[in-house]
Amino acid sequence: MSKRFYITTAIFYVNGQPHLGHAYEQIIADVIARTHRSLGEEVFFLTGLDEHGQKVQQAAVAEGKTPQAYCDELAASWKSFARTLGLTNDDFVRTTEPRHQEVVQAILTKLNDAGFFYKAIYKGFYSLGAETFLTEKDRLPDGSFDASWGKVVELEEENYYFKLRDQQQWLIDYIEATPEFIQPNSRRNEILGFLKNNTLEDLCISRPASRLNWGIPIPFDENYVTYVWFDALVNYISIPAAHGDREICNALRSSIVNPQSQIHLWPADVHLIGKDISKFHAVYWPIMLKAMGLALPKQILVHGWWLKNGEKMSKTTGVSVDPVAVIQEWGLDAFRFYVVRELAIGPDGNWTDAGFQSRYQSELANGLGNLVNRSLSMLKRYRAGKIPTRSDELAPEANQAAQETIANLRDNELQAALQNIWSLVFRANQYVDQTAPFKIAKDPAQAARLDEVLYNLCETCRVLAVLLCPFIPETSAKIYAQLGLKESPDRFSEATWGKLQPGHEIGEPSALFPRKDKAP
RNA sequence: CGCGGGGUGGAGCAGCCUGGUAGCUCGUCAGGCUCAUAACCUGAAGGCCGUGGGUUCAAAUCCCACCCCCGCAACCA
Repeated sequence: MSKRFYITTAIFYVNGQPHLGHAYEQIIADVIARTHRSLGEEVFFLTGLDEHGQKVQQAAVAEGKTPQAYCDELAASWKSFARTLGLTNDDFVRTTEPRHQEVVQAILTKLNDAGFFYKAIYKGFYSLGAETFLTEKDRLPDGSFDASWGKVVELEEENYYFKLRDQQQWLIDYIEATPEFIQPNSRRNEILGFLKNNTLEDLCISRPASRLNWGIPIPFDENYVTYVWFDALVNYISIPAAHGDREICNALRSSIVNPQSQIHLWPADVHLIGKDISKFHAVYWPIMLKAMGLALPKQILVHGWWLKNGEKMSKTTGVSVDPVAVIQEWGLDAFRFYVVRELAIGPDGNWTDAGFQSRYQSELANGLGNLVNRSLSMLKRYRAGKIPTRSDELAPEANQAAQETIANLRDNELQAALQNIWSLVFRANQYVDQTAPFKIAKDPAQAARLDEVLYNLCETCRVLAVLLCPFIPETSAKIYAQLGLKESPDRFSEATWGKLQPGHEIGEPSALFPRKDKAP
């Protein structure tokens, strides 16, 4: 069984409704997943939910529900959200599922047997709200703690710890030797700086069940449950294990092997995450994997955050963008297009309604939509919708755009890939102007020339549909339908020039992205 | 001495890793076209790429210093 391209998003903490940030991460992952399918690879795209931890427990209690019932309700809403975004995820993990829990416990057992854990007493100030111990740095000059921490109590607690002391140097060496491991470079530098200038403290991997029981029980000590981050990170391998990934099942020497399946996923090709959780993924997760005897993921790809009108989005201040509302008003593809086109993977971005509308109007409606519409309309009008003899006048430029687009996609340069595609849109619009088919059409003597021009335009539209498929699949399908093609545009091998057959009859042109009157 | 991000024509951004005529979308001005969603195309104006040094034949891009803006309680990608 050949290795599949395996991409994950972070699993989202289930104590709220999905927002722009989640949509952004999932759409980027979906574009990358679709890209690799278009490249002809087998793909496995995983997203899901992190459902354990104190905040979930507290939120459930506050609503008078059991934690499980609380999670079940929200999980339904998150799964629905994934469908709204048009995600092509192959599975959806929930950390409360037995298939996940048994892998977490298998890992804990293995690492404990191998001596990676020790038990120790920790005494300190604990914030109930933040679910974290506070340090001296968090202390105000008068010895108290900021009110924002909520109630702070002094706690003495015995817990299990993961020894990290001896793990620091190999990780530094690995990150330095493997530039693509953490991307973009600014994040890689940040992690390296952190590792070089700090001594890692051992990671506490348990919580006393007496204080928090909404978690996965520690298999070798019934008085404890697993710390949520240890639990959550494991999702990246628990789901492959559930699907029968041999490397993982063998490493864990457990009974979780699924003999029916031999899917080969690990190591992950891309863990896509937000910048706030890079330390967990770039420091703790590699150390956990090495301890288990598993390969490290090939890349941790870190994206930035969206602001709205320059302000940080926040539940409390109400600054937010509702993806579902935008999709309802403008369409799914317009939304997918904007978040990928506007922002490179890495920096923070700024959402403005005006910017969104501007890109919709200029790039989608006036650029792409109008090109397809005018091209097919002319074929319909001048040639009764029949594709003429093949002509290769725009072939070099179309092929070049395709090559550049695919090269950028392979490097996860999604924004640059869209720019490559739009350079072809522009070229085709320019070609209409230069060749003026609407003038030639009036002169019967130039019928052959008109045939050439129309073929080049229609074939360019077809190539564009193929290249756009990972980004805006609904639109790609519409273009193919308007071209009267039964095939699917979801293979880059179809981006080769000259696939439109002479004599083929196209369907009905219609506006892909209707213009919207600007609000007064 | 905190950490991180950023400062590129009027607005929003890309380029910086792998130095070599400064690019994209919008906006402005002039012209062309009429197939098309009043869409499209051409040309022009507008930048000493935050400041000052340095390296180099050559720096937005590499190095040093400085200035300014933003984030660093929680929710949270």
